[in-house]
Amino acid sequence: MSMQCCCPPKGLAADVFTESAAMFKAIADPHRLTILATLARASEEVCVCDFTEGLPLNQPTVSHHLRILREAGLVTCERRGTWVYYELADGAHERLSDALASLLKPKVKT
Amino acid sequence: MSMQCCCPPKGLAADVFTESAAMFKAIADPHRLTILATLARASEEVCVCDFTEGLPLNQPTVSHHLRILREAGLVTCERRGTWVYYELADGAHERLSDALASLLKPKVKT
DNA sequence: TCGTGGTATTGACAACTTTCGATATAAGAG
DNA sequence: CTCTTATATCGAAAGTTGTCAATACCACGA
Repeated sequence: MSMQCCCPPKGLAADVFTESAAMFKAIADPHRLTILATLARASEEVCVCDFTEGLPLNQPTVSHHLRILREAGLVTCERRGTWVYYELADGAHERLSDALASLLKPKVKT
Repeated sequence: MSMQCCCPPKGLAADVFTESAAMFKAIADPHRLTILATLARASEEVCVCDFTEGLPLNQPTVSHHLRILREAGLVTCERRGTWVYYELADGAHERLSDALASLLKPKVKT
């Protein structure tokens, strides 16, 4: 007699998560993680040329990755003369871990 | 006279981050985030048919997303009769936020 | 054993990503 | 203004990903 499906369906619209997904997508690449880690460890802002030297990528590609991080709001940049310096955006870590928490934490254990 | 480049190069091999990047890649999709959030909010394990009903995807696609989460070690599954039940892997949240922290935290503020 | 229904895998295709060379823009030096 | 150097953008090639239809697999019930 056709047992009904196991449990009642939950709602949970996917587009609630589009924003978080975009942010995670921005960090879902080894080179971009390297860039972020470098920025996090740096005591000063880091100039683009350091990345083009430090990464096995050439300059347009580095620029592309920096743009993705910029558009995700995870880094900021400032032009100083000919050079452009990048640093970790304020609250970058917080925004990421908040996104994680709001996804995974709500399992309230009373 | 050709000023040297702005600052000394840092090391920081990219493949240190390949593993973290893979994990973040697994969560870098709205539908997979929806799955994770559902699991996190569920008091019990959730059966696949719930996802196929709840998501605007059809069954093979859901299965594909579940596989990616499984292979990233973020969910586990158990077959019970005809149904397969998924739940959040132990320490899923911890592994993700640890990866975040080891990336972004080392900026020690003395 | 056969049929049925839930889940996984396969194969194909469109869309998106990563990467690079070529080129454009921006800014200081002369 | 012109040259040079640092960074960004463009356009194309190669690889990866999300999706689905078709099909295979698995477990139960008759």
